[in-house]
Amino acid sequence: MIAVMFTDFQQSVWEALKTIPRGKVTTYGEIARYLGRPRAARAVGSAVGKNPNAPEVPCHRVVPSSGLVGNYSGPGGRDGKIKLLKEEGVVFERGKVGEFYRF
DNA sequence: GGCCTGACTTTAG
DNA sequence: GCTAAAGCCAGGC
Repeated sequence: MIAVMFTDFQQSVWEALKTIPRGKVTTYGEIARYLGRPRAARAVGSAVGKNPNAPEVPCHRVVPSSGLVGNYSGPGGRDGKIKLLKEEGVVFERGKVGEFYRF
């Protein structure tokens, strides 16, 4: 008896986010590629956006390939997200991520 | 089963 | 460096 509240894909995305070390950031494309769907960046974004495990899943460590923060809809918005990342040790260059983490 | 939306990516101008 | 358009995947209705 299994009430699938969340799909396997979503759980996989969250698991991938949890593998990101503190002070590092990755892109949706990287996560999608890690899951075996290098073109599922949008699906990854949607899954992360649902993020029911906010404190458990470091969604703030995920950024688009542009290096920008992206459409973060959480508390504090993009500014709060950037500030939080900087607090974790992430280097920002002119409002952009200096380096990405690769699986 | 089909259509629309979305925290994206990539290529071209 | 910026803007515009097309592509791809999963979820929701």
